[in-house]
Amino acid sequence: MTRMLKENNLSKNQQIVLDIIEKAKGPLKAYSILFNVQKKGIKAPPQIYRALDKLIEIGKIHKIESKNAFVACRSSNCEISKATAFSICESCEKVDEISDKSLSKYLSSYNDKKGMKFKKFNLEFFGLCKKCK
Amino acid sequence: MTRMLKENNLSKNQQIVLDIIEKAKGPLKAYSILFNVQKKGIKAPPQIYRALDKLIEIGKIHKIESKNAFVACRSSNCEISKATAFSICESCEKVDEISDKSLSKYLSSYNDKKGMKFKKFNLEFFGLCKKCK
DNA sequence: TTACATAGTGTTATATTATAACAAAATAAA
DNA sequence: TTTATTTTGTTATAATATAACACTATGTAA
Ligand SMILES: [Zn+2]
Ligand SMILES: [Zn+2]
Ligand SMILES: [Zn+2]
Ligand SMILES: [Zn+2]
Repeated sequence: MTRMLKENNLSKNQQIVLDIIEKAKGPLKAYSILFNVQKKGIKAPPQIYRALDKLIEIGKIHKIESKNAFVACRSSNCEISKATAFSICESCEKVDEISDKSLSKYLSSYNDKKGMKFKKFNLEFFGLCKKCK
Repeated sequence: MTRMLKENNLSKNQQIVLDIIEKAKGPLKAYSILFNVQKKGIKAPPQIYRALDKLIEIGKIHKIESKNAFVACRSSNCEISKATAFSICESCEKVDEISDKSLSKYLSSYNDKKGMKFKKFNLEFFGLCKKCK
């Protein structure tokens, strides 16, 4: 019997949340996601946060820590989010994921003076985007 | 008349909050600071958050975004916090500020491909500290 | 198939983090 | 002094996130 390969391993709630985040033009907050999916039967915060946690874990989305908001991963290298960098416009709140091999390489191989070996980093740049400056 | 130079321009609440953060061994959360200073007459969250905001603004402390917690600045170069980097142990929660001229220079002069000019960045590394690995 | 384990769901309640708004007091500058 | 600015104290509330528990769906292996 031919073995079915499961292409899409997302659950219903995970897919709903991912769809919304991917369609959004900017970072979304958990409760704004919640309000947007209440018509689809998702009624309570834990359902959103569980989906968000899973999507982060598998690298489909990232959390912008300085904004408590979530964006879809736009970088195909990002299977697991262990090396993330973002540019954030302080005026219009536009957020872009930075996919720069040399930056990522530089930081991934960075060793600090205290003998700590890093597994993961998150970098957030702030400034004004083209449109806002 | 000789002009008095004000050496220490912190207000009472700002100084109380800074003292606690500087004495702490690790990052402190806003409400844990609040509970610790209630004996000193500070009773409500806004008093803490205002002090924190001011201390961040003048570079005396930094916020660890991934932990919603605050640490004292240990880097004398950090008058204004526009270039911050931290190492965070995922096991014991130890946080160290990274003061590395070359890292800071590399990131401060980083230009992204979308024509955005950055004014500020925050970098958080995660891993296991010496003790925990 | 059955049995078992794992992952996901729905729900209620609550914990944690942060800000709005406004009047009063302290401090700095003119 | 007068005036402006900053800081404080206070109450209330907003925004973000998790605990706990019963239940359902799905995957794995005997
Ligand atoms: Zn990504
Ligand atoms: Zn902008
Ligand atoms: Zn610093
Ligand atoms: Zn450690």
